[in-house]
Amino acid sequence: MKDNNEMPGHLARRFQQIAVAVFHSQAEAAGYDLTPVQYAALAAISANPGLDQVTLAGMIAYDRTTIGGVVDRLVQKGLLERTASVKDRRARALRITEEGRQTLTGITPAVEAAQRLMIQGLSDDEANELMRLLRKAIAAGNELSRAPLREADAKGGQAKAGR
Amino acid sequence: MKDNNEMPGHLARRFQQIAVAVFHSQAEAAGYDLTPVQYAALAAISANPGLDQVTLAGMIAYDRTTIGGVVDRLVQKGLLERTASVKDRRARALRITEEGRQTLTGITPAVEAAQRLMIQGLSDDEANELMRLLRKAIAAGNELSRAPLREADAKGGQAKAGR
DNA sequence: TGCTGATCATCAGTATACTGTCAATATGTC
DNA sequence: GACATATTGACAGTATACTGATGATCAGCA
Repeated sequence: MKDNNEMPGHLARRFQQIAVAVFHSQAEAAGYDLTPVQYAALAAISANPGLDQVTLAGMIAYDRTTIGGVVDRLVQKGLLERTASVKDRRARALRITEEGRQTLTGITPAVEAAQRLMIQGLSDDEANELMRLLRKAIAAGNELSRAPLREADAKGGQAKAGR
Repeated sequence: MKDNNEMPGHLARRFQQIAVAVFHSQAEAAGYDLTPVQYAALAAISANPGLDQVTLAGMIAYDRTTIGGVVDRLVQKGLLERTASVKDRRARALRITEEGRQTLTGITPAVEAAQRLMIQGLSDDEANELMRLLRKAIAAGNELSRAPLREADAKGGQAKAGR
C-alpha cells in the first residue's frame, strides 16, 4: 500500500481542508460569517449583476444544485436579491444588495490574508509554482467533474456542455 | 478583486473536486461503491487492526465526528467490524472483515489509476514537484485545521492534542 | 478511595457537494 | 405554429466536514 503522502488525492484533500479552516478563522476574526463558497458567489454576482444560477455555477465551478442552497442562504442573510428574469422566465436574476456590497468590501482583507496564510510555509516562488501546477492539473481535468469551469461570454451564453 | 486563478483556496477546491470525481468514476468502473474517505479508512484499519476511531481519525487527518459516520457505513456494508475494546471500554476496536480485505485488494488498482488520472496534465517531474509543495504547505498548516494529522506511535498512544 | 480533568464515542445542527429526477419554460426545426 | 429537445431551478437522497455539547469512562493525584 502506498503512503498517503504519495497520493495526490490525499494531499489535495488535506490542503483544501486547511484552506477552508484558514478562511473560516480569518473571516470570523474580521467579524463575518461567510463560507468560501458564499464569498465566491457574492463576488461573482457583484461583478456580474443579473447573473442566473447556472451561469454563476459555471463561473466559479460549482454544481448547480449546490449553488441553489448557497444562494438561498445569501438571500436569507440579506446579501443577495433573487428576482424572476425578464428575458427567461425559467431563470432567476441574481443581484447583490447594498448590505452585500458592504460585506464584500469589508471581508476582502480577511480573504486575502487567508490566501497568504494557507501557503505560509512556501516561498513566493514556491507558491507561484504551486499555483501554476494546480492550474495545469485542473485545466487537464476540468471536464472530469460534474461542475467544470465555464467561461461566460459577455452576453450570458454558455459553452455547450461537453459531457 | 483578484482573479480566482490567483487564489490558492479556489485552486485547492477545484483540484480536490476533480480528484474526488476521478476517484468515484474509477471505483465505479471497477465495480466498487467506495468513497475516498471510506477507502482511506479501510486501508488504515487493515494496516492497524484494533484501531480506535480517534487514532484512525488522526492517522488519515479526518475529524473524529466525520469518522463516526464513515465507520458506520463501512460496518453496514460488512467491510468492518466494530467491537468494544477490552482495554478501554470507552473505545471501539475496529477490524477489517474478510469481505473488507477482498474489497481493498480489488479496488486498489482503480485507486492507483485515479491517482495518475488526476495529474494527467503534468509531467512526472511536475507531479512530483506538485506533491512536494502540497506536502510542504500542509506541514506548515497542519495545526490550523480541526483535524490535523497525528503520528500514531506503534503502541497506540497518541501525541497530545496541542489545542 | 474519592475527586478532577482528560479522553472516546456520539448527537444535534449547519453547510457543502454530488446523483438523479421533475415541472416549467425556451429554442430550433419543420 | 406545433413539436422534439434542451435548459433552468427545484427536490429527494446520500456522504462528507465542521462546531459545540454530552454521557461514559479512564488516569492521575490528594
